[in-house]
Amino acid sequence: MKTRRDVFQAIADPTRRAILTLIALQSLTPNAIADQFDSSRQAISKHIQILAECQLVSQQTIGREIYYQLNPTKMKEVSDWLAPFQKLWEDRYNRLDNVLSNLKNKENGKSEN
Amino acid sequence: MKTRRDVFQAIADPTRRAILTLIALQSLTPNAIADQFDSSRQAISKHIQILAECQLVSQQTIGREIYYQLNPTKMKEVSDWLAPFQKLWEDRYNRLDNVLSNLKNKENGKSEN
DNA sequence: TATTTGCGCAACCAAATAATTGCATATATA
DNA sequence: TATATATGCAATTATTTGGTTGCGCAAATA
Repeated sequence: MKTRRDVFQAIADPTRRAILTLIALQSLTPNAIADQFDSSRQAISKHIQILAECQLVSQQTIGREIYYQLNPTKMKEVSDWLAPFQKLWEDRYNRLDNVLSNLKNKENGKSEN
Repeated sequence: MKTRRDVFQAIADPTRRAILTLIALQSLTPNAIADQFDSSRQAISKHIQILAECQLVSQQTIGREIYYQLNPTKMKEVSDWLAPFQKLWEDRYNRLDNVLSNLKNKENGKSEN
């Protein structure tokens, strides 16, 4: 198994994103989490495992219950990857348009489709 | 095909993230993009298609070449999802710890594993 | 102690994904 | 016009994924 288990792959699934949102408010057990979804306990448990593997959640055992909590630090990794792009969507006059204009100028008079 | 094609799923793949980084600097053709990777042109082309499907990139045809450019606005969607979590990783005294402490207090004297 | 509950683990299955190969089409170029 | 180039599209395949079912174990409860 290669099992590329990184943060980006983990948050690709909508159920897992919902789980993260859910436990951001408070730590919950697998059963408590599963109650919030239509999926089975085992299905949710697998999602939690994936989140745990890439350290998006941590766990704390109390008796026979396991409370899963969000690890916000790991969430930050996604934000860090996005940061360089941020100025692009903030700046309406970004340079991407200019690059394309230049390319079109080079083609000037050749084809106009 | 169900084909859940959203931004989160699109950026889950490391090659696609690399493509986004690449074209953030300047618009490029599929061949120019493929040159930067070990993957075949078709493989890259498929990744570009996926990025285009969820509007992370837009295209502009010039002659027989197609220039793909980043659509930063769509990137922002990921950032928007992350925003609510931001204060959690910025605040070292976040309330998640408190929630867990409360749960442990309820269990006080019962089990201590 | 006997039973119920909470949970993880392993096997299995259908669907989705990533990549390859081959082909078609439109635009350049000789 | 004939050929080369840039690209998309379709079919195929191996791998990954998300989910189910069944089991076992430890902790709580009757």
